[in-house]
Amino acid sequence: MDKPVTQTALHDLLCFNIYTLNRSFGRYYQAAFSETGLTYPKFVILMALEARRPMSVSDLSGQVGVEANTLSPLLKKMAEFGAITRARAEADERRVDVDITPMGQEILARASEIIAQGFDALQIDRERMSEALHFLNDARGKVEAADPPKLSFDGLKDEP
Amino acid sequence: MDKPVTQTALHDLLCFNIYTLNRSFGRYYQAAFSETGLTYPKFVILMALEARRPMSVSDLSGQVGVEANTLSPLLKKMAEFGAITRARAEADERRVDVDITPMGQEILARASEIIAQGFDALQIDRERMSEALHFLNDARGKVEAADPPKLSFDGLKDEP
DNA sequence: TCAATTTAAATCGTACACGAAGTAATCGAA
DNA sequence: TTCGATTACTTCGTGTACGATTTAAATTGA
Repeated sequence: MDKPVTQTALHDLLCFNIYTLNRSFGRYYQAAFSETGLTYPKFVILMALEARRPMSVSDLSGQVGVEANTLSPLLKKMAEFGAITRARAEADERRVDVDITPMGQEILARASEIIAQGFDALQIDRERMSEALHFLNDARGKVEAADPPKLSFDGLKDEP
Repeated sequence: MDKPVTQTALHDLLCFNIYTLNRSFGRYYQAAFSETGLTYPKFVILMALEARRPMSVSDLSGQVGVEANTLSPLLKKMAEFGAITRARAEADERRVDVDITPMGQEILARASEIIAQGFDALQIDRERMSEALHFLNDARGKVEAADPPKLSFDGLKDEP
């Protein structure tokens, strides 16, 4: 008695398409930035800081959607390089205020130009992209709000 | 003399939305799979193998869009666990044929069910998703085919 | 034929990214 | 007050993911 299986192919899964495209972008930016020490995550951090500054680590975490423990070592390296500054907030010593430096702004400006230039070359339809962005944002909200069902391997070897 | 800057916000960038949503999915699946040893990349590998088997490491690499050097250690662990098998191809000793085991199929079946169930709960509009998937696929093709402009930091400190 | 190239995997070094645990500062209720 | 939460950040361990390099096997061309 075969159960009717709806064979969902990898290509029909939203998560897989996202997973795949994300790494395509990753390789693309790695190639674009390879000569400099810049990486895509660092670029994103600079973008976020340019828009609102200074910001605490947790604010930044919220803006870029990356956990604070991932940011910490990244910010440390960026500060050593001179692209940002980090300073304990006076009002609340637990906080660390992060800000972009002129050098960071210069890096960001050049990177943004490259990105914009590269994006133009892709010839992506603005209208369709706009729709897609809305959809992706909706999806993100839902995924983040969701309580995922839990997988278990109970009785994997021998079904009762 | 300010140059007219088209302030592109992070949220308008396709790459950023993808980057962000990808990690939302990552956390989602990590929560869903945490009790088992399964991870999202491993799940994807099992999916790909179920669809076509056996496959060489490089075929698999093409199917899942992950470099072979990333797959190698992953496949090794999965084989040790018993979810897949690896064997040198007789016809061409350079190749390693990877195949899913009955245990791997059982794991995949359970994971697929969880995924489908979780996806249903998200209440995502199928029509919009279908359009988005087409767009994302187009975009991926373009990104992969593109020759990224190269960033450089020449004269970062002192402009000529 | 057999050396020179090409190809398939694996190994190596580096960079995110996460959850869990740790530390220090602030808050809050008794 | 004051001491037990709570909060902000950091540290730690593990798991992808990549490019570059290495190793071994096949292919090719002189």
